[in-house]
Amino acid sequence: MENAKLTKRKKQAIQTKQNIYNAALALIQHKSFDDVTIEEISKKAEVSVGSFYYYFHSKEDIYLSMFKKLDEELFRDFNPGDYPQSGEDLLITFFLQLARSVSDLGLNIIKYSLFKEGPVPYYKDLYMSEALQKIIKTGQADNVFTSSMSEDEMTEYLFIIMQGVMLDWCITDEGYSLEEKTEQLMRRVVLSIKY
Amino acid sequence: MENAKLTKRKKQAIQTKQNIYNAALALIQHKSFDDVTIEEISKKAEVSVGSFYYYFHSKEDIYLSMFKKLDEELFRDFNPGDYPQSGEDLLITFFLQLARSVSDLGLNIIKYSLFKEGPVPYYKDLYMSEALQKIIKTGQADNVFTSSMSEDEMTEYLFIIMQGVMLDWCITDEGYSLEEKTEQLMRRVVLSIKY
Amino acid sequence: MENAKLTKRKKQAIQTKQNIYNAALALIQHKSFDDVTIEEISKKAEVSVGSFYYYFHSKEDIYLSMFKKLDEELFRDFNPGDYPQSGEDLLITFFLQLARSVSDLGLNIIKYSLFKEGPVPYYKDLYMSEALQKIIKTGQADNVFTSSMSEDEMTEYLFIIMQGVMLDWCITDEGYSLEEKTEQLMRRVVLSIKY
Amino acid sequence: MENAKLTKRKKQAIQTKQNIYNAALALIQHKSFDDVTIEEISKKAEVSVGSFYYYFHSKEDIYLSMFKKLDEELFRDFNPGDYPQSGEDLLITFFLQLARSVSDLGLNIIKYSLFKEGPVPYYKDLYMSEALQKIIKTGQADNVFTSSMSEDEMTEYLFIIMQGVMLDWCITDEGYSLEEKTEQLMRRVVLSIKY
DNA sequence: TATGAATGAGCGTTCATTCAT
DNA sequence: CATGAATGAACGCTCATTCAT
Repeated sequence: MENAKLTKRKKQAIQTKQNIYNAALALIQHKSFDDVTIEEISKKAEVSVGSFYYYFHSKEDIYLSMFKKLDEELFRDFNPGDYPQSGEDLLITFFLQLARSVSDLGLNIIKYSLFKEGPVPYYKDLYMSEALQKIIKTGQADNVFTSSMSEDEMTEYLFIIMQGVMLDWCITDEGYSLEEKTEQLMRRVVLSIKY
Repeated sequence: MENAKLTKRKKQAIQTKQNIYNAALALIQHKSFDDVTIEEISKKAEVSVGSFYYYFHSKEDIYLSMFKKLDEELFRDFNPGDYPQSGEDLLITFFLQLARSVSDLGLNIIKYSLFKEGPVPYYKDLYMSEALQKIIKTGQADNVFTSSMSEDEMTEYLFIIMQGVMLDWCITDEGYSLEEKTEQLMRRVVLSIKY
Repeated sequence: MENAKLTKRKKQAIQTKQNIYNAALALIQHKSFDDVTIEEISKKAEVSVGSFYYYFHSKEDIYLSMFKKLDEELFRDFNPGDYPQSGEDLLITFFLQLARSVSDLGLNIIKYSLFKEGPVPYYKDLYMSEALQKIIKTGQADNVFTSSMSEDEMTEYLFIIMQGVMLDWCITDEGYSLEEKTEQLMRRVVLSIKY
Repeated sequence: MENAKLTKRKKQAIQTKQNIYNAALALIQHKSFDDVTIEEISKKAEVSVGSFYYYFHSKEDIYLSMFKKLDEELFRDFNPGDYPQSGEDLLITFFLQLARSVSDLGLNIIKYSLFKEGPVPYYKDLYMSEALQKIIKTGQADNVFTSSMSEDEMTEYLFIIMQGVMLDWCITDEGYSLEEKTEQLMRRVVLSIKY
């Protein structure tokens, strides 16, 4: 019934916020987040600067939104059982999915997220982290992955490496397919955690 | 005899440049390179802003100095034969040395280096890259490392992962010993490239 | 009804821009445009530096505004038929009008305009140029001016000389009445283009 | 006997000053005087900045040197009797010579000279002014030029116009031959001062 | 909700000039 | 005569944020 209650005004507000969000997202494809100004975003979204600040507390705020949205949309409902594969293949699938969405989001938001001063949502607090842990847990239970590392350790281990891959992709300015490179490297890495 | 000819003035000049360099280095320990201003550096070095620019062409210039100095000092004359170990142990030694100097230099210069727009000395152009390649070559020749990857591929593979480690250390704001983590992770990674 | 709709805020904004403009104009009376700083202008206009840049894109921008305003206001709607005189007298009237407004604007803006590097609105692109050409055309048609020069040539010829007059006035630092000198010289110059 | 007395040192000093002068002259061909720095001049002359200031009191100083040198070399010893022509043709010759040397000197020094704040050597104080006056005097005596203007007035009149020509040539960035334009315009102007 | 005018601290860089050596 | 290290005030411009309307 809640939806029904949405007044026209309320709907408009949601749309406006979405417009701002989309404008920011679009702009960030082509330049670093630091180089995108509020004015620019507002202009592209066809709203005033004041409106921007009505919907987002600060520049930081919209960045956080982007980052978390990525995480939530992709991994909040991640459930290993939903996938046909398991073990190594599921792991690769997971990282490919991550690679794909990072590709879509563009490197700039990732760049920024990785190197912000101040409170950055660290991967350990993200849904994706939880998802990865589930895969590992299952893998270890099935004796596919070694048990010489704890779940936590292995999660961290893999994330650190995945970050290295994304970083390299960023530095080389998207010079190659992130997905391909991810698959190639991760296949190799898996060798080090096999049972 | 040339060194003997260094006049007092010339010596003073060298000292001044060094002072500026040191001041910059010290400041960068505590905040990001972007947040360090020329005025700040100059004040700490007890010289004028003009002097800063007399010795360094730009802000970019002093950053490049720092970065290249690290690379040159550590790895220009790197020769696997100089070390008692070989194969896996030498590899670990190499990365530990890198970790140690990165720790010394501070994370901020690394942060900045990893994410500069524009011409960044990418690891492939660095002495350290050359050094690593030598280790791998020798290791492959000795049948310690697998030959299912080329030298180049393996160098890239390892660097990407090492960057992941450094990045994690940066993000968590030096929350642990980079050296320990490096050893721990790299020992594991080696499993994936063993013969 | 649109004008009536000007809110108080909008009016205030227009006033602010005008204040900045006036402040710049006032300052430029006493020193060269290069020597007038944005801070100075802003202070005199009792606004912040940011406001200056809100209304004018750059220092160049406000200069262009001044220059074009002069040209537009005086000569956009210039029509020889509007004046009782013709031929020589109209020509003199034209140059006197130019001299008068240049006097008003002050020599510094003229100085600057004459010697800017980069895109300067050259007199050939100005309304005043068009106006002069009309006078000449009419004069030639009436056999008042010689036809041994084309319209274009004569326009250029006269403008070059007029520029010489303004330049002299600038160099001697407004040491005499520009209008008087203009009349005196131009009366003489006319002898060289008579029929 | 004085020349014989010139010690080697003295000679060297003169040479050094000349080198600096030449360096400045060369640099000014390609950019405005304001954009030429003392350091640049010194480097090109292969002397130290300190040496520059030993030979020239200031940046202003070397500019004045250039300007006066032009005037002195060309017109100090100007004597109408040395030329075969007279009247109108001599006048044209005079302006052509001026145009030629201005062309050689480059527009930048002219630009700067015309628009300096502060003490500029005004044409009335220059040898070239004297030279022109002689031409006019003779021309008037020979009833070639009108006597309805005084010598002084006519000198000023012609100089003002000539300045206009140079100015136009500067503004259009040397877009045409100064000499050709000078001849063309001055031939026309002469019509206005004929007897 | 929405606007957009207004803020102002802050930054990297330049360069003529000085002066101890 | 010659050097070149050192100075430091000055400038144009940016932009996240605020707040009266």
